[in-house]
Amino acid sequence: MNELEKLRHSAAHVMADAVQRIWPDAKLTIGPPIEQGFYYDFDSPHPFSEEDLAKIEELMGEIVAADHPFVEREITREEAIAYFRQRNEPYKVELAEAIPAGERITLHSHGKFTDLCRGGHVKSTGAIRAFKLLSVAGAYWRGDSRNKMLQRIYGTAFFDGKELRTHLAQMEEAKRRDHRKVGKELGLFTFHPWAPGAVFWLPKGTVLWNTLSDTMRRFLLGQGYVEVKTPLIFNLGLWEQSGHAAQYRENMFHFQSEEQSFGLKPMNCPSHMLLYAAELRSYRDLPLRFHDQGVLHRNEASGTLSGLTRVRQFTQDDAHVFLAPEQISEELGRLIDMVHRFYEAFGLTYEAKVSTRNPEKFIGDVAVWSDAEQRLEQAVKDKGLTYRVEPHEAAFYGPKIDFDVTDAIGRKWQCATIQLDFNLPERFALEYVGEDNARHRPVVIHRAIYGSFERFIALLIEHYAGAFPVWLAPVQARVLAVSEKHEAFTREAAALLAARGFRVDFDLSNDKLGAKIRRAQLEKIPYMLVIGDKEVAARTVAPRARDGQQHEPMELLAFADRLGAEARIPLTTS
RNA sequence: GCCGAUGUAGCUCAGGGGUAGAGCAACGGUUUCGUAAACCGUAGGUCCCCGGUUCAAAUCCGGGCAUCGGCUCCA
Repeated sequence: MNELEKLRHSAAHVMADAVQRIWPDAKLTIGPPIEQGFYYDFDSPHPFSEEDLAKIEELMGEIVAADHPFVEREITREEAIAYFRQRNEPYKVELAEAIPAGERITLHSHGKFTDLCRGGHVKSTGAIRAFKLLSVAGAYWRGDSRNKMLQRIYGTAFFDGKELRTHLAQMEEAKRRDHRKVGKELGLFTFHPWAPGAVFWLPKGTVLWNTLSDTMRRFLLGQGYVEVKTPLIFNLGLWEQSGHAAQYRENMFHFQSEEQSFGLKPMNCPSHMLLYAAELRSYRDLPLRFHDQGVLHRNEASGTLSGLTRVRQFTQDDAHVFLAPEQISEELGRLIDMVHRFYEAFGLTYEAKVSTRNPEKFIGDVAVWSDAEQRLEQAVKDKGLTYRVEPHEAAFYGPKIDFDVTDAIGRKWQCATIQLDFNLPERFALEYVGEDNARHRPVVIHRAIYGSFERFIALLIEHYAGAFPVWLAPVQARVLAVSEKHEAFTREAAALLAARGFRVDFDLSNDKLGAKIRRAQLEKIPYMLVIGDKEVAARTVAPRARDGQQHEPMELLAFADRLGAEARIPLTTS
């Protein structure tokens, strides 16, 4: 535990102390430090409300002011069990019982409060000067949904008030950029109660979607991919064959028709297996790369839906690469490069995670797995990526690399994924004819760069705070008429730019220029082109950039060139 | 799905057992205006839905749906 974690863990103890002083029948469970702060879970008949937080904070302040030292005491397991049994803390008893024999057991106290705890505290409560309680939430005991629901209180703590204020300001900034808020303000998308978890893309959001879609499509042209389209609805037999039925059935939408059971596809892979198997394949065809922007449905639990990041209907920029085992390393290198070039284009930084075999849950041959894991790790190493290995986190069918993207305010999002699959080629008995004229089994790589369009757009909205670069902006420029007199040239200018392929509109409303500027600013349109008497006379426009920068009036065509340069997709195709 | 909160005009939000409110947006008019909000007026509501209590429910109670903060899960 580092010093900050010790501070936060100590804050959790102080919070538990305060809670129990106010509600003595709140039972203690656990209270660890987390990345952004700390929490403590209680089993309490009193439901904690947001209003209670202030009360708890106040009492915490008194405990901090009293500057109680944290004191450690080592005891035996039996003593610990007896101690917490006598104090009527059943969860602590359960925790003590679970500690393996021979392991050191300690109690940590400050003032009159004592908790079973392996330690990691500051010297005394006085060190916890900068803290704040943030929210209450439900959480299952031991993180298992079959267990009792506890009440969790989240808080955060820092060594000084300045750091705390910075952190809280960052949370405010995150709220300001929230894609749900910005998406509404900018008219990008909406939802309706009659289609929970399914997005309605408004015209401006559709521009974003299509721009990303076209960008991917154009990029892949140079990368040896072919695009395919596959059905949305399949007989459930397909999912039996793919093996998804066993674990995925609950997450699928299904229905009956003429005594057959059908399901909406939750992923594209099985249909791509069918496509592969539709023809006899030669080693000369490999790697064979199918990409598919197909619509997927997953029946996610109602309580998990959230904005664009967790939906029931979404589209992946999905692809499956069929290849010979000896082609894996090279293909991995190409894929990692592709991820890098995309994320670079958006100014996103990222970190790779290599997930390896879970010995409890895998199919296939251990030697094949180990070889594949080594290739994955070698591939990220060769590309000089920062990465970490996540042991046992692989899917049952193969190891994978996931990419965590960090956005403009430091939050992490999981988007791209590259997954090896030894299972589906078996289940669909895929083959290719080798150079030796014998039949061989290909390997499959699943990969997505954006992840899903929905989630990636959410990420971009928050990353850019709605101020999209020109190439993505739903409206790239707006022509503003100073007054009614300038209507004709305003229309002409907008039409000329539109004819050159730019997304342009105009504002002829009965408002003063200042109001038009304000409106365009709030819509975060990259360029405002002002047209008044001078511009009409000289047949020029006076561009004002979104950042407030004022450019000299210029010929329309000169502006078109400028906009054209900025509108180019910042992605090197090769 | 589970715990907690929320749901009032297109949006942001006040109000609250006795005729439903504001600002912005919309619409009409006046104004013709030079870099972040001109002025006047008009219209707009199943107060999420269903049921109950009550002389009377947007308000209180129950159920449902959706959204939000989390948990579990995940692109």
